[in-house]
Amino acid sequence: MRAEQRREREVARAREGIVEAAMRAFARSGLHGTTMHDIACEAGYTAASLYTYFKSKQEIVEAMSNHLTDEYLQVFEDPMPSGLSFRQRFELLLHRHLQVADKRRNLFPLLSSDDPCPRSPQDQLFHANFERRIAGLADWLGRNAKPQDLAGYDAKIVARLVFGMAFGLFHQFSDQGGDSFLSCAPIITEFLFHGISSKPGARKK
Amino acid sequence: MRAEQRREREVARAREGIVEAAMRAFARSGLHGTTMHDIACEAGYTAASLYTYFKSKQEIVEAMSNHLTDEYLQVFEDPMPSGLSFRQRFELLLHRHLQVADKRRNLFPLLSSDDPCPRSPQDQLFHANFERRIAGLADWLGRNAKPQDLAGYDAKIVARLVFGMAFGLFHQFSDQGGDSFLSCAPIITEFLFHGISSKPGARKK
Amino acid sequence: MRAEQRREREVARAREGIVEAAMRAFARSGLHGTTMHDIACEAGYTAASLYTYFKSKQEIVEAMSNHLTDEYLQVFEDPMPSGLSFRQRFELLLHRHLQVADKRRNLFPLLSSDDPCPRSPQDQLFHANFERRIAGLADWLGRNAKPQDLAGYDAKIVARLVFGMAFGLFHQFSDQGGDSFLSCAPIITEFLFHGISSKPGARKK
Amino acid sequence: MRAEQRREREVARAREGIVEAAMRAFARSGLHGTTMHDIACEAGYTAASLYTYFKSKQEIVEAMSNHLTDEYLQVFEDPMPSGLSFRQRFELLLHRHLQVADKRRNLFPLLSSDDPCPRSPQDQLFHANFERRIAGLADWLGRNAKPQDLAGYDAKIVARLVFGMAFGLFHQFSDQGGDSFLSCAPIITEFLFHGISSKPGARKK
DNA sequence: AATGAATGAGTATTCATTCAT
DNA sequence: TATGAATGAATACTCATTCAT
Repeated sequence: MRAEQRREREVARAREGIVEAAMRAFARSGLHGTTMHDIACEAGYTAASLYTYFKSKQEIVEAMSNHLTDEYLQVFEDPMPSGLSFRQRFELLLHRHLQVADKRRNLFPLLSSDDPCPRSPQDQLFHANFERRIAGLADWLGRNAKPQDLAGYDAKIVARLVFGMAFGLFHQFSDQGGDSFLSCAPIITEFLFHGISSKPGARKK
Repeated sequence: MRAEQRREREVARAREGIVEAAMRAFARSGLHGTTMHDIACEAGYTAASLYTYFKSKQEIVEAMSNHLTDEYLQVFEDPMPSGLSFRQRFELLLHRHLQVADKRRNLFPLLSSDDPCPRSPQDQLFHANFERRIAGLADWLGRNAKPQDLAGYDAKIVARLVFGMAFGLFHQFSDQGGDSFLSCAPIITEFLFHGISSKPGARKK
Repeated sequence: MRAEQRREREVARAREGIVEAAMRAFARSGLHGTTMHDIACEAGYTAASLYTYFKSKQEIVEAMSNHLTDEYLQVFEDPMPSGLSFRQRFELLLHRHLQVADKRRNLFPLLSSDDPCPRSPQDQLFHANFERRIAGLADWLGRNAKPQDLAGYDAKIVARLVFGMAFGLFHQFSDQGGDSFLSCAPIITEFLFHGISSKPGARKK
Repeated sequence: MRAEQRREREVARAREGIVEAAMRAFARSGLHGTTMHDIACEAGYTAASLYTYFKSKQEIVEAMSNHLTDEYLQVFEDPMPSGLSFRQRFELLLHRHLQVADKRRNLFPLLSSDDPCPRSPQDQLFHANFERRIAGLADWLGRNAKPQDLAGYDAKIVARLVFGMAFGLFHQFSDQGGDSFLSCAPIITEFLFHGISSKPGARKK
């Protein structure tokens, strides 16, 4: 019984290790360019051993994709200081999200959707996870913004716009090294609240 | 010489036909899921014949990617009625861009980058074309907006934000049929100008 | 000593159970189509455990093959009523053999030789067991038939012919359900004694 | 048009060559033991090239199986001298069949059914071809034997018995070299007509 | 004795690309 | 120019077997 629990823990740990290794490998060579052998090497197994923990390569990809989304959604659970204005809360949330994105920045290209073959299970998976994020953010907005804060916009629309703005800005960072995504937070925040009608003094770079 | 010119025309026509066929095939099965044989069938050739016009599959992808960007950039050349305000000009431009995007909507998933293997020529190509679009839009903004119109924002930043917002909204449309992208134009425009601080009456759905 | 004997009994029992399970699995999926895992599941063990009782998959196949032949040979030991004619004794023997075959009819396809790779140990094993049966039957004929009963035929030849006739007839039964092999007994017997020269009245279906 | 016909001829020739090569390889290592690479080597191609002519390994096996049965059935079409008795005609037919079998004797183990996994397409194929042979022989018997010749036996039953007897006798020949199958013809013939009731003088070894 | 985990060796099949015709 | 044929290289997945616990 204890043994069984320990076993389960170890299996979970192994799966996690493999997913982490897979993320490193995928970041290096893309989804297609990474073979089971590559993942196995990175994780310290042989290719055959991976099949002890995952039924297929596709299942590893799914685990990774879901894991990343879970990481993103987790941020909504993290407590925030009280007494903050909506704008302050939003900027803090965004900051935290960008930190998470920063940690996984090598995977950024994959996020948008890798080898999107419309209607393929792969593509549906990525799309579904994208939507989970949108829904998560829209939810948060619904809980944190007073109706007038969103000027009557549908929270989902706002979520898509925020998500898109981040996506647009990310592209400016070369995939390797360089500045952190964190610098995007104030820009997006300011833009979200005022667009290009911000008053002088709130100017960005 | 005449013969040579005719030859060139024919070659160009054949290349174009192949690229169009490739786009249909890619939209159906993704970049990896589409074989040279698939493209050839769609184009009315045999796989071997494609090599008369393109050195490799990669070259077809490149031609497609550049073609799509050229289509996008062409919009900046189209004349606009005179006497329009900046906002009106922007909305018209956006509308035209969304029309182009609509025509290629099946390829939308590919645009963001298909099987992005960082540092692969493939990925660099897509990134480069993304940046060409950003540069094109930033340029247009520089030429059409008075400095105070952008509230001091760098035109490139604004371009990225606009591009990103469109990307964020596109995801809401299922890949198949459904609403046109055109409905995004007023939302993005209003948001660009005022963010969520739009005055009542300018409310969106 | 008692403990040792008990151990031996248990081991023998386990081996037998595994072989029986293997026969069920083999009948379902063929020799190659059945994995050690399949056998283990059927027997209530894990694959690794089978190696406690058998050195290899091949050894299980051998045990099965020998077991089936032993079953066949055992029939020769079963007592027969006295006072029977040679023909009567033969038909009774055949009947009993067909009963055994009936019990294992699902394995019939395997008997002829599964995946016969000439010179492979596998094939040699099946060939050897086939010959053991032939020898057993020839032996019996030698002991039960007066020389003139076989019209001068070599008992081994007759054994092969009888065995072959049964094989030829078995094929008519679909592997699943259906008639029993027992109906073959009179046909083979009559044919053995008279070929197609049987006198009217001894006609078969 | 001519070119197309020539092409077809060449394709047919290539397919035939591959099937012949496959038969040699299968005879050597069995169906499972033979890889596409083995067949390709034997046929003078690379493994990938085989897929120009056959969709899969299974298709090669099918082509082989059908080819062998066709060879067998062809014998029924070969003309026979006139004026022969039924028995003489039968023995001649049998002799010819054994000649064919002799040519393919290395494949004999495969004929009975290789890796018979009940209900697998493979097994169904072999079973179907077995039945095609039975039907062919039964047909011939129906056309060549007067009703009383078969003593009222169903021609199909007789066909199965004859087929089986041959099968039983074949086993006595070691797979390699040695005596020809032809020596079986008189034994089977005599046995078919009289069983073990043949009169002295017609004795076989 | 029983097993979960690990693995080496093995294999059919795919596909972009080349080349003789 | 167009293509049928040929191929090298690549890859996910399977399975019998071993071994530490």
